[in-house]
Formats: sequence, structure tokens, C-alpha cells
Amino acid sequence: MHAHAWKPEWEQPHSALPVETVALARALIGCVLVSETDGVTAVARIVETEAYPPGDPASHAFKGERLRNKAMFREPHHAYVYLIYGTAFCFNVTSEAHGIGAGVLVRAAEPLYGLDIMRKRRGAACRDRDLCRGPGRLTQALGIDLRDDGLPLLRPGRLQLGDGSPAGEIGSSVRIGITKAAEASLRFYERANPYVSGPRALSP
DNA sequence: AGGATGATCGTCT
DNA sequence: GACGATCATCCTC
Repeated sequence: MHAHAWKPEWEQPHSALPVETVALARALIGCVLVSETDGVTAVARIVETEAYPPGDPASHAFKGERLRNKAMFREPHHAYVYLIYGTAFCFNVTSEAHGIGAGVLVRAAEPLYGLDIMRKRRGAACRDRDLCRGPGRLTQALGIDLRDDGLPLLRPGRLQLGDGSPAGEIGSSVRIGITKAAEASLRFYERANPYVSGPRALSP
């Protein structure tokens, strides 16, 4: 597969990405994420997200703006990156108006381009299916870390979101790994996609 | 395929 | 001193 075959697609800036958190979480399914880290390009297509809307007790923004979560209170469509469990980074896309803390966690993606650098970053023992399957794995494969925290995502840079649309049906379920507001169905994923990280058989 | 566990560290109480 | 929007590994079925 030729690299330039993908280029016209992922060089398109995203048109009309929603600002509202849940709408954004759905709209991000199918969008491509391009990373230009350390002079290397890697591209993956988002297949699973979770919404953390305003007033959500499970959101890092719930208790107000802090040093760590200040990116969540920025303009929409910026990166919010944080370290979790001391071992992994999580990548979010900010949502809602400036000053309102909210965002969308990107949980899994389908590797499209730069598979070799992703394998190198993830380790030789990693199956291709698992390169970006999980929030911490995705950031590792794409070289996303604290340097990306707060960066805009709709212009060329270390990270850029490109246009895309979901293939087939979008499923939803409760969010993974949270204890507060655990009943809310705010996780979205491409139903038939094998690169989704969590349960794929749930409804509606 | 699915459940339990330890690693590891910044942030908050 | 406790707690995560997790992962890799080890275990059992």
C-alpha cells in the first residue's frame, strides 16, 4: 500500500466538527488522527471514544480547573493529555466553549499508516490488532505525551485531526474503568470493528 | 475468553 | 496516604 494513497485523505482539515461533547464523541468515530512526532508520521482512524460532558462527576473537570486539567477548559478541539496510573497517557479532544471543562477520551483506533514505527514504539511482542487498541496503547503507538497537552488539533502540528466517517453502525455502552456516574451510556464505538478495545456486543 | 494482580506516579486530602 | 478515564502478565475454565 502506497503512503501517498492516504495523503489526500488525512491532509484534509476537519470540516464542521461539533462542539457539544456527546455529538463530538460520535463525530470523532471514523476521523483520522495524524501524529508528526520526532519527525515520523503515523496515522490511525478513531473507532472508539468516551464523552465526559460538563457536570459529569467522572470528568477530571468536575472539581474545577487545576494545573493538570487546564487544557480541558480551553477552546474546543484542543488536546488534553494526562498520565494515568503512573504508566500510561490518555488523549482527549476538548469540547464545549472556552472556560467550560469537558472533553472526549479517544480509546482506540485502527492503524492506517506508519505501522512500522507503531510496532517499534509498542514493542515487538505486540499484535498489530493491539497497536492502538486501548487509550494508553494508542498514545504510545502514536508517540503522544505531555508535550501534546493543550495543542490545537485542527491545524498542522504534532497532532492533527482529519476528516472521516464511521463505517456501519455506531454502538454505545457504559464507560470503561470509572466508578462515578458509571451508569451513563457515554461510550461510542464502531460496532463491527475489530480494533475496538472494550465490549463490542452491547447496545443500543 | 475472562478474571485477578502488581506496577508506578502525579494529584489531592 | 489514597486513588485513578490503564496495561501486561499470570492464572483458571
